[in-house]
Amino acid sequence: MLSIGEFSKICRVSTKTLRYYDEIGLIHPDQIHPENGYRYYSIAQLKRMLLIQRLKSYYFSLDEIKEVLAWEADQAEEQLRFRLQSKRGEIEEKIRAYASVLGQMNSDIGSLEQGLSVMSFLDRIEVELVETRPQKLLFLRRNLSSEEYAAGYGMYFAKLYERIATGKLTVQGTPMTIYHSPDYNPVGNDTEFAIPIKEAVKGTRDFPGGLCAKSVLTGSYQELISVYARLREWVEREGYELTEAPYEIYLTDPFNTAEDAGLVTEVYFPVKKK
Amino acid sequence: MLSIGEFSKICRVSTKTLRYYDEIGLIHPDQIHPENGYRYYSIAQLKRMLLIQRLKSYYFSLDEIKEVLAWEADQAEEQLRFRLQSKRGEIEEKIRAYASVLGQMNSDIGSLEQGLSVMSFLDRIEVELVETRPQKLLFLRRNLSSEEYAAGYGMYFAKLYERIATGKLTVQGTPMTIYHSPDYNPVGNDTEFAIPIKEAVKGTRDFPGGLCAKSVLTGSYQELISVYARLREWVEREGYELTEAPYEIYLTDPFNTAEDAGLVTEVYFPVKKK
DNA sequence: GTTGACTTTGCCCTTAGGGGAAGGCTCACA
DNA sequence: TGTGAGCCTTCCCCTAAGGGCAAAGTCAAC
Repeated sequence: MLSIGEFSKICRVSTKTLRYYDEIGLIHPDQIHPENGYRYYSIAQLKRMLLIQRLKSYYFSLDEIKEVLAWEADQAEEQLRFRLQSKRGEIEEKIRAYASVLGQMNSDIGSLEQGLSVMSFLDRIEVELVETRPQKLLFLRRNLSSEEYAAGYGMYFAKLYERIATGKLTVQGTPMTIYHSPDYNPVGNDTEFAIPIKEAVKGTRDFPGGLCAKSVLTGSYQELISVYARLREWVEREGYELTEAPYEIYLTDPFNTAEDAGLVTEVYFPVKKK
Repeated sequence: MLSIGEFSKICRVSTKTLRYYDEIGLIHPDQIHPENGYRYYSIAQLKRMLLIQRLKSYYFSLDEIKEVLAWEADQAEEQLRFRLQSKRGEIEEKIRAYASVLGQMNSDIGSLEQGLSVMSFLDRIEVELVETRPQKLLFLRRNLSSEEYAAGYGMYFAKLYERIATGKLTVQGTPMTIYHSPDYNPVGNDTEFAIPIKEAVKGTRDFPGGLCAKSVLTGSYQELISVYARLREWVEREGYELTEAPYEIYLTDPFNTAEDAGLVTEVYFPVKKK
């Protein structure tokens, strides 16, 4: 039997960690002295501890590790393989996220090297007042959380284009997204994906034209939030108010535009004078 | 002036977050109503808030962001560029770490697919008792924390090889590392980097031979901790005790071995019968 | 018997806020 | 003039994975 200190040195973890793992039920000492409460570990527990550390190095949370250890022996291997594969996917996703951030940082560093402030693009967002025409939209309306958005975007437009293809409809514009939730809500937003078409068929609706404050964003969607902020500010300062849901029109196809820098997006705020 | 709710919707953050940022001094409302304590933000504060969010998306901590904002205007751009570059390095490092974990996970998934348990390598670590010969070592001894270790390894062996080259010394073995700290200590370990040579010159010492428990590890250093655990266990179970500092001998050069799988490392525990 | 090393529990601390309660404020509507 | 809805305030507790420290009990060696 090993005291907590001895066991901790063999495993190369702190005694604090061992006590914590005991507390949360991840690994209980083999024996606890009934009088003084001293924890004693057996050398056989080393294996479990090493597995815990390995899973931890794979970025499993202690809760997840607990689950993994709970199967133990039964159908453990198959389950563990499944979990490892799923965790591998998570890590690949994290790498993608980091890589994307790197790209944005590089772009900002490039700006700074040219003597431009990082937020200088804010001052370059221009707002103009335009009159839009009524259209017919083939649409899909869903409640989406911000995480679902990236995946949903592709999926719903794919569905719409499929419907256009099967129904032999005539496209009359680039895809757009209409944000019906009046305020941004991280839990879920009432979002409409739409494509302007010529025919009035089932699944289409009339989209009214009218006065809009409009900004054009060229480049990464990262700046979208700034564009919205700028438009809101403009609308208020110029004495207008929002009459309908704001919407975006994607002039370039984000899935066929390799460089973020090539993206062009228009943002419209339907407004009227107060 | 905007109420906290209005400002939060423009920035797309929660009011909770705005109150928290006020509390930690990241962004104070422009005005606070003296009677009811209501916070009012000006539209000019939007820019600061958007910069905060951008830096947050670059994985700056709020403390770091606070520092960045503290310069503001003065030599802000140069400093910000420096910080961005340094943060970029951190993120690249994280990506490297994730990629390395991916490699190890893939290897484990491969084991599982062949029907081997993830920890099965533990049972395959063999321990043998050997008699080693005395040697002369050219050495460098330092106190290293676990983070410094990876970098220090290359640096100190490079220094040793340089000294061998300039002194025209005769190498008589592969590099080794001797761990003088009796217990693993995350803060710092007394570590000796050494290369066996023929000549007795300044900077060398005698390294005694003797009875050792020895294991050979082929593959990633990730398993090293398990090998140490296994050796400790073996030593205790067989009735031996450690007489000197354990050491490792690197039969392959980790910097010239592309695949982790090709690494061969011997681990020695100098022992005597109790 | 003493000393130093080891162990126990308990409490507070970390990040970046989230959730909810209790109470105060304003605004639109009946 | 009352009232209910929505917004605002502060206050307190919660997160994950332990770290740091303190008071008190225990063990092993000298």
